[in-house]
Amino acid sequence: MNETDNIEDRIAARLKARREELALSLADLAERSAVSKAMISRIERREASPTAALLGRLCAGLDITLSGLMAAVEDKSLVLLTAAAQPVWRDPETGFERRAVTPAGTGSSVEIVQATLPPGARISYPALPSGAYDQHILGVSGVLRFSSGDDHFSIAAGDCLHCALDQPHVFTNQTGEPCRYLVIIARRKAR
DNA sequence: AGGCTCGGAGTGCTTCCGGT
DNA sequence: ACCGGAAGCACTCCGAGCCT
Repeated sequence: MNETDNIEDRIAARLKARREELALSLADLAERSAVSKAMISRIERREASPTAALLGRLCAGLDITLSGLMAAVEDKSLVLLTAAAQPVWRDPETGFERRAVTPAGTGSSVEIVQATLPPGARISYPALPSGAYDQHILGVSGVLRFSSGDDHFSIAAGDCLHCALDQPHVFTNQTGEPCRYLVIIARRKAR
């Protein structure tokens, strides 16, 4: 069985389930995410492979993080998630690789993702609902360029940046070497 | 109860655009 | 030139409401 196909099947199923959970029609989600309803329909039926940017917009429209989406498609029976079992998703457009490190189904509000950004690649994400999430970015290897609003940072191995997700943000690798980093996303508790 | 109309939801087809 | 992602338009399907 093809592992990539499998995860994409589950992403498609999870996107549809989340949309139905919110009682949104294709047109509703299209308006919220700025993705056409025809495209959303195709993604849900696995007729199209969404890019990271597109998935980010869909997640924003569904009020979830990309991490939340990925965690939801993991096998909930696993507590110890071995490296071999961790779902890996690759953006067909940029080659950006995303490994969901944290096991699903633990009830934890923290999600950890190991990301690898190829040389020259750029990934942008829209803002998420204000105050719902915050994020730490820990450099592992290479140098990551992170921009949020008017703020720009270079994150090298061992550097750790904290930021909220209530502004559009961009990850860029401006170097000639792959850049690896960890993203730790915490869901803030409702008051 | 059965038939008709209308509107919303989802899908198919076509076109455009950017990258290779 | 070719390919794949994305959007727009038009079509079909289906359920609700209305009329006879």
